[in-house]
Formats: sequence, C-alpha cells, structure tokens
Amino acid sequence: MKEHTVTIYDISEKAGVSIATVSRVLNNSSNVSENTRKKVLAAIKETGYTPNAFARGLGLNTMKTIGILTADSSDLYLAKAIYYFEEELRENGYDSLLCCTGYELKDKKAAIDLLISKKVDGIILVGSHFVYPDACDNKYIYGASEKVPVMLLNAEVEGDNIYCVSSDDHDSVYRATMKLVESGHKNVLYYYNTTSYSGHLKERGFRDAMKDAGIEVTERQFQFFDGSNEDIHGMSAQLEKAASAGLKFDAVIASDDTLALSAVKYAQAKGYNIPDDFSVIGYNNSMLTNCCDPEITSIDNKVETLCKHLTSILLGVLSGEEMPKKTVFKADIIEKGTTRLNKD
Amino acid sequence: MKEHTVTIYDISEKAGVSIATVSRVLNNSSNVSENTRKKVLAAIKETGYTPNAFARGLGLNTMKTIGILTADSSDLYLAKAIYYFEEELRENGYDSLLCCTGYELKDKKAAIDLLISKKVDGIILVGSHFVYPDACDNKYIYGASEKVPVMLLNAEVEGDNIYCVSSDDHDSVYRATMKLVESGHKNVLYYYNTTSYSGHLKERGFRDAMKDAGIEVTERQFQFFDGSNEDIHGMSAQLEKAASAGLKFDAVIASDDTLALSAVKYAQAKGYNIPDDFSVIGYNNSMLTNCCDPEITSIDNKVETLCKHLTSILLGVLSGEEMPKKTVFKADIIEKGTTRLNKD
DNA sequence: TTGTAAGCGTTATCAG
DNA sequence: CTGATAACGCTTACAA
Repeated sequence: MKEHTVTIYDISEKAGVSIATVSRVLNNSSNVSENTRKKVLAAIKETGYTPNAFARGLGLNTMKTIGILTADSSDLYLAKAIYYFEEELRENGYDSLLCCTGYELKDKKAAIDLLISKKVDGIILVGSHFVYPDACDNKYIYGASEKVPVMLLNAEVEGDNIYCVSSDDHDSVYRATMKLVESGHKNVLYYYNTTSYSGHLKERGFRDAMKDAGIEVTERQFQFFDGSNEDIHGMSAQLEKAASAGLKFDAVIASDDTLALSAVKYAQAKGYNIPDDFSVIGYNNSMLTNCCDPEITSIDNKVETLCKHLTSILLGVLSGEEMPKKTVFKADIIEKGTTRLNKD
Repeated sequence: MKEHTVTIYDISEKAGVSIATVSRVLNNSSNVSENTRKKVLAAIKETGYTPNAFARGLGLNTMKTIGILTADSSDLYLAKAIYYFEEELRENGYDSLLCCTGYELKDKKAAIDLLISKKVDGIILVGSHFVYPDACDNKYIYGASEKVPVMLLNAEVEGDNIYCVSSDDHDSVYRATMKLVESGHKNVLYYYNTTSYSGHLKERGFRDAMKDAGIEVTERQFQFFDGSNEDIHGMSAQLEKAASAGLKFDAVIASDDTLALSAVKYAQAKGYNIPDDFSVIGYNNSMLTNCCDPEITSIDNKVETLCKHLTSILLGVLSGEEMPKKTVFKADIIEKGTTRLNKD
C-alpha cells in the first residue's frame, strides 16, 4: 500500500470538478459557486490535503520568505530584533529564513548568495556590522539589491532597492555625553567594542560633544574591547588595567550595555560610589541594565519601533509601493541609578 | 528589453548540449566528459546562471530546510540554542526556517502546520514548552512526526519519528539541592517560572532531594513567578513580598538564571551577606550569572553540546540511519560566589 | 461559473 | 557519454 501524497488532482476527482476550480477555491479566487466551493472544501478537509509549496513557488516564483541575516542571533540586541522581525513578517504571511553569519565578510557574502539562490523575496541585514567603512566591501549589498529589496537595520547604504532604518546614534551619544559633562564629569571614558558603521557614529557623537564642551580628549580615553560579547570579566579587567596604568576617569559611556555593566562592576570593585563618584551610561537599554545595583542609565534606541517600521517598509516595497529609502528615529536616554544628570 | 531570467535551457543552448547534460554537471552527476563539462561551466559562469530552487524542490521534494520552532527567540537560553542549531545545520547544507510561536498552544500548532506546508525536511522544537502535562495537548507533535522527523530539545515525548535530546534536569536540581542542604541550609526556597516538562523535572528534583534529606517542605516554599522573563524587578518584589508575609528562607534555588539574579538583588537589598547568610543557585549558567557581585553559582546544562548532538541525530535520521530516540546528558554545577558548598 | 491546456525549471528514466 | 521526454503539482490565460 504505497503512500500517495494527496494532490490537487485527488481533490478535483473527489469533488468532481477540474483542478482549476480547486485552485480557485484554494486561492479564494473570483467566481466559484457556493455549491462547488463547499464540495471542494469538503474533499480537502476529508483528505487533509495541503498544497505543495514547491509547485506553488514554481508557478508564482515566490514562497513568501524573507531572508534574515545577522552576525550572531544570540546577541541580546540582535535576538530581540530578530524576534520582532519574525513576528511582524509572519503576521503578514511571510516566513523567515535565518542566517547567522558571524562577523567575517566572506561568510556574509556566502550567506546572502545562498539566500538569494533560495529565492527569498527580500533580505534584512540586522545590525550595523554588515556595512564596512571601505565602500568596496559593501559591493555585495548592491549585488543582492539587484535581485531583491535589501533592508538595513542600524546601518546606511545608498542605492537602488536598498532601504535603511536606524536610530540616530550620533545624536544620542552626543546628548548623553553632554549630560555627563554638564553634571560635572570631566574625565569620561568611551568604552566600545565595535567599529561598525553605527559604532563610528557613536564615537563621533562622543567626540563632537567633548569638543563642543571644550574638553580635550586623548586617545587613551577610547577603550576598545576586543573580546567576546559575554565576557564581562574581561571587560572589567580591561578598565582595571587602564586605571592602574594611570588613566583617570570618573565616568564611562559605553557602546553597549554589556560594557556598561562591566564598568559598574569595575567601579564597585574599586569601592567607588555610584553615581556620586562614578557614572555609567549604557546603550540599548536591555535587561542587563536592571541586573545590577544601582541600575544602569542607558540609551534606548527603541528596537521594537525600528523593527516594525522596517518590516512595514519592506512589505510596502514588496507590494510595489514607493517607500522612504532612509528612516531615522531619535533615541531616548533612560535615566536610572548610575547617573545623576542635571537637566533635561 | 524584457528581463529574461536565465534557465537551464539557456545554458544548454549556449553550451550546445541538452538540458539533461547541464543538469548532470550541475549535480556532479556521473559520466560527463571533461570537455562538455567545461563548456557547460563556461556558459554558466558567463551568464551567472543559478538553478531555480523551486523547480528543484518540486523535482526532489525537498529544499533542504529545517523548521525551528521556539517560544521566544529573544530568550537568552533559547537564542543560544537557535544559534547553535542554525550554525550546525548550515554547515551541513540545511537552512533554517525560524518560527517564534509564543507560549500559546494554538499558535504552536499553527506554526508547525505552516512549516510542514512549506515542506521543511525536519522540525526542531526548542525548549520544553512544547510538551504539555496533558498528553492530549501533545497530539500535534505526533501529527507533525507523521510527515517529518521531529526533534525535541529539553523535552521528552515518545513516538515514531520523534527524537529527544535533553539534560537531566531532575538529577541536576537534586544534586544542587542536596549540596545546599549539606552545607547547612534548612530553608531553601524553590523559585520557578515555568510549568513545562523540564520545569516539572526540576521541581521533582528539588522535592526528592528535600525528602531524601529528611526535610519537610511546605507549599509556600514553591514560589511561582508568573511574569515577563525580563522583569527582574517583579521577581525580586515577589520574594520580598513572600518574606514580609513571614516566609523564612536562607537560600534560593531557581529554575532560571534570571530568577536567581533577582534573588541576589533581593538578598542584597535586605542587607544579607552572600553567601554567608544567604545562598543562590541558578540554572543555565548564562552570562547573567556574571552580571552581579558575587557571581551566581549555576547549573550548566551544556546547551552547545545538546544542540550539536541533536543536530547530528537529525542529520542521521534524514540520511536514513537508525538513531537513538532519547539522549540524556548530565549537567554540571558551576560553583561561583553565591554558594559555599561543602563537598563535591 | 467551469474546464482545458500551456507553462514554471528542474530531475530522472530511458534509449541510443 | 548524451539526448528526448516524462514527471513534479500548481496557477492562469483562454475557451466554453
């Protein structure tokens, strides 16, 4: 008794109609008499028939799938973004093909090619790591955009069929730095772990604020942490090392909540009183900010808002509408226990 | 000038061979003369041709895709698991279709149906939430297993074409509880936030350990937190409330690191000295355990190991091999600063 | 309102 | 070693 997967032919036979009619009821297509529709639906229910997605894909040239690329789906921030994308897309009938690429350019290229060969309808690049300072390294994005719309979260690339949604990182770090300075901090350390596009913007924000505040900065104030995203120990240790090498700082502004948390741990190990002796500002306003005591003041770049907007733009593009190529949101500074910022 | 996507016919024409031959070189199939192979490859390179995945899927009845279901891809633990799955699968030529279902049964059913209708080659259910105490609620898993192999991470269901990989949650909590008791703790509170399959095992482990230690437990010692996974505040508040209602406890064993972290915050707010007055053990040994001071002793259930094993079992099943239906790993107790456990 | 038939782009089975 | 040709299961003009 060979298992015969039920096809549209079986249904047509059982219902006593042609396959075209079956297809019509399947697609809620125009003009099917209530009577035959019922017959067909009955046959479908009886057999448990489901249309073959490949055949359908072949005919329609789409399987309603969006490729989501991210360096690391287990990163707190990226994971959140993926979550929102997946949710929004599915609510609109699209599935998500996920690719975690790591941080190597060649792996990103490979993943994007693979997604395109699998005929995704669009591609979302989650996180600023996909855009490189050297324009040449961004060619692969243009390549992809020739085939399908490419959406960037927290990054910016100009081009046909490329759409960007981001948070104004320069502005938010600028404002945060200013507040720190205005509340009396002279020696602010900038602690970062990414040299991506948005990473540069953040750093720029810091530099510009210091400049506008008339405070000289030295390169030692810029601490780059080059290790795992989860290595809180290592992060604290680096601050400790910098301090014992003579670097003075009474505040840290971090490009990421993890770094901020490590700064809190560092300061507490030193016996500093937060926020009186020492201030910290993080980035992303993730749950990590609530994990220590006092809780961490952090920049909230509203990932949910960004993701929902990005998705709606993508859906618009896919249905042929004209959509904005670039959308920028302002971030909020969420003040908690690691700062005492004078004014608003 | 209409854009004509290049097909196998174009290649066959350009190379002066039949489409069958093109297909053969495409699939490294047997017996193609070196000469014609070259011609075909040249034509392919010249045109930038890529095979149409849908057509291929139609013929082969697979697009080498695995459906990954999880309640919440932004949960720290689940996100890690997804990361490992995706990585392992892609290295073996499979893509991952991700579905975040939330915690509602009906949404899980819908998602699984959708994945099957998209013709995935297998399904991975990530996290114990997919298995319900009431067997009736697990029918949907059997339904899926009739179509494709179903893999469960941290859950157990017996059935054809269903494979389970898990960590021995009962054992690990049992051992952790015992250590706590042996190191002098009489009033251990069990703090949990899930009633899933593995949740029950953990609780069982706690109960059995207490029983074997000859310590009576009251139901008040079992605190269930029914809120967001990220609501550290709420979690601490619940402990505070229980305490002020007269519940005495000098240790917390948590079903999750988040809860453990909230216990640390609670104890520190109370001014307790950890680990001298108060001990805490978490679960998952996630980065959260390193976020506070002292750092949290936690049960490491080796998610990476589990995921890699699960994937290799799935791959085995897909290639027709006989594979173990149930694989259980022992967890480790990683002792850090929130406990002082006497012996090993 | 319904049916017929022509694709969609592969793979696989035969012959040659 | 290579070429016809029949699936694969569905959508969609075009006819009726």
